[in-house]
Amino acid sequence: MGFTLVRDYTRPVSSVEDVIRWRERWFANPLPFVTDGVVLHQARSPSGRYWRNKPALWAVAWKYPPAEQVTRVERVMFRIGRTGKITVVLALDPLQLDDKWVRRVNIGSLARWRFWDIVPGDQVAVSLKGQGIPQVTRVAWRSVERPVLTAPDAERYHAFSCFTPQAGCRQQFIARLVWLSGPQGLMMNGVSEASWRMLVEHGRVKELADWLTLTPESLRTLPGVGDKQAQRLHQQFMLARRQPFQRWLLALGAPLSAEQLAGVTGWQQTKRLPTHIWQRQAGVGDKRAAQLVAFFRQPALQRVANSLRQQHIAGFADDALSDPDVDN
DNA sequence: GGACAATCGGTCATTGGACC
DNA sequence: GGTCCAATGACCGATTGTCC
Repeated sequence: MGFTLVRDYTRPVSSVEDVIRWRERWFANPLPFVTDGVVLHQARSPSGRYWRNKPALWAVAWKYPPAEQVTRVERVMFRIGRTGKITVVLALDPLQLDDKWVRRVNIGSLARWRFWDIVPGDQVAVSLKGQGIPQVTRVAWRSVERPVLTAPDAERYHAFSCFTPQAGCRQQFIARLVWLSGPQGLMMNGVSEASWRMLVEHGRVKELADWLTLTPESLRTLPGVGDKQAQRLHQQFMLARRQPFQRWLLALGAPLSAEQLAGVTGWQQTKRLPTHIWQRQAGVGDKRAAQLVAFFRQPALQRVANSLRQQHIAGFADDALSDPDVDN
C-alpha cells in the first residue's frame, strides 16, 4: 500500500460510533487495495525504545467477517503424530475462497471432532483465517445417513508408543522418522516423509535405526529410486551418523531443549540421572523430570540405543552401555 | 528437453501441556 | 490463571530432481 493511501485511509476517531461508521463504509465500498479489516491505534505510538516482541497493547485489529462457502465432506482422516497426538482433517469437495483452493481442513483434536459430529456427506461452512488458513465455521447441513467412524484409540497412542511399524502404528512410526531426519533432529536434506514411507512400506526400515545399515546398492533396488537418488539418500544417512550425541537425543524425541542438553554426554550417564537432578535444570518441573526419567528407561529406546551402539554412534559407545539397567 | 513430482521455506491457526 | 512453547497442519510459490 502506498504512503498516500495510508494518509487517505487513516481517520481520527473519538468514539466507538465513529469507528463503526468508518469500518462499515470501507467494508461496503470498493477499495484500491486488499484488506481484511481495520486497525485502531492510539494517536501516538510508543517510541522505539519501548518496542517489545509481543502484540502491541496500543493497537488492535477489528477484522471483517471472513468470506465463507459451504462444501461437502468427502472423508474424515485421522492423523497420528510422532508424540501420539491425534488430529482430525476433513477432505472436502474442493472449493475456492478468495484466490485459494481449499481441499482439506484441520479441525484439531478428537474432542473437537466429536463436538462437531462431522461425517462424510455432511455440508460444512469453511472460511479463511489470517493469511489463508482454512477453518470450519459451522455444520451447514447434516447427512441423513450417518456412517459410524472408528477413530484411533487415544489411549493407545502416546509419547512411548509405536517405535516399530506394527499394525496400527505406521503413521506414528513414520512421523518419528520424519522428526528424526528433520531440522530439529539429524538434519538430513532431501529425506522427506515420502522417502521414509517408501522405506517402511518395502520393509527396509522396521526400527528407528535400521536406515543406518542400508547401502546404495540396496536403496537402488527400490521402485522409483535411481542411482542418483540412492547415492543421495546414502550420503545423507552417512552424514547423520556424525551428528553429536545431543542431536541424536533430540532426534529420538528426548523432551529437552538445546540448553538442557548442554551437560549431557552419553546415554548411560544420562539414563542414570534421577528426577531431582533433572529438576535442577531451568525449565524442568516435576512433570518434565518424570517424563525424562521415563524416556531414558523406555525398553523400546533401550533397543534403539543398542542398535546405535552397534553402529558406533557417538555417545552410545560400548562401555557406556555395558551396564544392564538403572535403579536410580 | 519437457513434464511432473517432491521438497523446502514462509506464514499463520489451533490445541494442549508445562511452567511460573 | 497467564504465558509460553511444541506439535501439527493448511496453503502457496520457487526450486530441484527424476523419469520418459
